[in-house]
Amino acid sequence: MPVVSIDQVASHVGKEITLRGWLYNLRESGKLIFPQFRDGTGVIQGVVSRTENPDAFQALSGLPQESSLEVTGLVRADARAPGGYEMQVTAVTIIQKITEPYPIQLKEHGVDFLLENRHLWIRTPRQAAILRIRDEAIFAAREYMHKQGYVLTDSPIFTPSSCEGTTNLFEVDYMDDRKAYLTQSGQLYVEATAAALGKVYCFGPAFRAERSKTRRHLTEFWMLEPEAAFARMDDMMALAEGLITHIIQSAVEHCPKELDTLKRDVKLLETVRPPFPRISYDEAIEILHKHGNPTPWGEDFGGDEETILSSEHGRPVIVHHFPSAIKAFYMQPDPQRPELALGFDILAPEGYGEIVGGGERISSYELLMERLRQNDLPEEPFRWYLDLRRFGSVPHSGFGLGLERTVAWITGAEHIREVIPFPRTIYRIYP
RNA sequence: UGGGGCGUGGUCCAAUUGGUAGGACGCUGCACUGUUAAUGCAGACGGUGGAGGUUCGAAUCCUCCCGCCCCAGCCA
Repeated sequence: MPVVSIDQVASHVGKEITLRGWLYNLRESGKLIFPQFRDGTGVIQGVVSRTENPDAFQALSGLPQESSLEVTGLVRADARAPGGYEMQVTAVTIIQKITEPYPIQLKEHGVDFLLENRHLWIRTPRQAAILRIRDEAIFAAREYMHKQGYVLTDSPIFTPSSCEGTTNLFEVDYMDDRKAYLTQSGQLYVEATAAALGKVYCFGPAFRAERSKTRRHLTEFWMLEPEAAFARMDDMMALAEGLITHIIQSAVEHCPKELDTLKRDVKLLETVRPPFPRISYDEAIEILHKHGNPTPWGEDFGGDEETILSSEHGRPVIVHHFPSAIKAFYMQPDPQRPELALGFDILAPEGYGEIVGGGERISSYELLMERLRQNDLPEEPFRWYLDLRRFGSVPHSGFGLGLERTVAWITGAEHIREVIPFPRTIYRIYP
């Protein structure tokens, strides 16, 4: 008997197949029972009649949710079945019968309980759909970068110092009484590989000990960070635009079932096409003032400001030319207006916040030294980074794309913790 | 790091503001040949986050502690 996954049953109508998986739910109705099976690719309803198949009926009758099993039966199209297909079960092999109540019910649960049982929560259709979309997003992102000629050069996770200041770093014991820090960004290292290979990117986890407790923050999140020699800010805005569009459209194209499971309004994603609106920081301040938001020039934007700026467009919005004072030390100043940095942020629609931050990096040795001193950063750990400005320095630019915020936006997730298999937040490191 | 909020059976919630802590789900059993988080009936188990205090009496009021949630800041 061929073993078929549930997402393939449509092409096996009228045939007898075997499914391997778990009992998702069981509805009993007298001499008929309707077990629902799941195998990770989907859920299908079975039908078993006591009179026609007493052995299978007895095996499934009263079987607790999430017991593991192998079932064989005839696939039929039936409008009465959820999903349109069902299996008329002929044979059942129980692999493990659960002997205690399964913790996750098909009812409502609180956030704390679900996170405490994250290892089981991910078995539910909604969570499984989110994780599949996450996979699609990662695949699409790497595919796009590869096709654009970018080489994956991953940055180290242990680092000797910080990228953007010494606070918010996780310190760990290294060898022989030395200290190391978990990376908060791979950017500095891709600047080095960009000088070696031209167009590069890294993709991996970043760690921030920020005591943030919002729905947009994790202490461990994944970031994709391109860096290109000779690229300017405009090049990076175009790359980010193309990358985001490709990720979104790949998800729309390849994950319709998952988006449907999540009841996501796909129209809000289909409209995501280039070009994205580009707003300078100066213009953004004007827009905010028109909307009665009093943010003075020189201040950074918060959630409210981001929502105002992104609300008018069905696409992400690019804000560029921020004041240098509110951006990282390595940002190249605008030659026309040195008080501005050649940096940009991309704000996702629907309040999902900043998903990209990037810009052009300082290429001058002298200016970089000056900025290190201004920010009270030690010179020694940055010696290698300064070398990049001593040996064939060129203009170069890059950005960081936050994977979880992007996936949260695609899936319409209420909280970013739903879009990573095992979220790490300020108060939770279990399971 | 500030501001606000919440902790009641395994889970999700109630308790008329200080007066006998209940219900639903889940679990067990029975009934039911088209269920859609099935339904109906019956049954069993089981709880006020912790420590003090006020009071004749505390889930309820006070103090401290613990856990969690939301918002802001910071950022992706």
